[in-house]
Amino acid sequence: MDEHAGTIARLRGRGYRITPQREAIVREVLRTEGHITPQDVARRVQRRLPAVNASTVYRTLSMLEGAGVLRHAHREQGAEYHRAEEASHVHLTCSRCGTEDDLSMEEAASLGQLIRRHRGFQPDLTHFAISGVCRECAPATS
Amino acid sequence: MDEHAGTIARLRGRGYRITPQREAIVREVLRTEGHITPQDVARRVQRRLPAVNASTVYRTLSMLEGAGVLRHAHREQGAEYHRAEEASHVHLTCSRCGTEDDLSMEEAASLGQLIRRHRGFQPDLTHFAISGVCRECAPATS
DNA sequence: GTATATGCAAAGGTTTTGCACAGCC
DNA sequence: GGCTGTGCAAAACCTTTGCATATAC
Repeated sequence: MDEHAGTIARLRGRGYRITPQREAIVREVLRTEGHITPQDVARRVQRRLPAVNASTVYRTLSMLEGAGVLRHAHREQGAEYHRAEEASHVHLTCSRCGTEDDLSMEEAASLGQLIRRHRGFQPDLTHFAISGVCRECAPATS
Repeated sequence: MDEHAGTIARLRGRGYRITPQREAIVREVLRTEGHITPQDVARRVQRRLPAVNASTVYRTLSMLEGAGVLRHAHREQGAEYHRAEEASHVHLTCSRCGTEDDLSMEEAASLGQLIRRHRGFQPDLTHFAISGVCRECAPATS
């Protein structure tokens, strides 16, 4: 009974059919720390199940997002998926060197409150990355 | 002497050649309040200059960003361009109804400081939109 | 006149879709 | 067995690129 079996059982219980492809995709994404592109999911899954088609990957990721298992976020390169429970940090991306850093939700909490005060808008700061320049790339260290 | 002539003169002064296509594209984007997709630029410009090719639009938008006239931002749909001076507010997009609201840079200033404290990361809060749920779509009004 | 910009066409990459077949329950 | 999921192939998009031609300066 591994750590992902629960998620799979839950999906089956909700009426989703668990095929070898789906199981492989679910495990691959759940195993991933942070985010992963649909293409990377396809590449990795195909290492074990070579026949898995890209369209199956897209359809499955979409299904998993609908089921609440995954979520997607937007970064400079495009969309990426991550575990739903991991929607717990804000992505910071340096526009110069590409380095990525995170902001914990604790640190981001007051940030969210600030926005929430603006006409009751409830932000999901995890959905879009925040672009900027990291300390190393900053023009003046002043 | 209209309001965009200055920008065009400045471009010419910097060695950029001002073709009818470029002028039409510049005017179209500068006239736009908020953001506009490359495709919309193409569609609108083609109303007056039907022969303008999409590749010219992409190349010109890219040139204009390099020249500091425009900037691009990322929203749910994809990339969009806006006037550089208008990079002065944060985009808030409701993930349910799609309504867009803005946060002035004054309101966002303390938000930026908060992030800046995190390892010296200097955020550009205008580059990515911030997703969330607006007051009207909020589940509970509590 | 010359360097630069454009149009065209083609390629590139990602994502979606229709349809017949396979396979989970 | 029936309905759902998959593979395949094609299409749909959006964006980029190479190259010959046109044109701004």
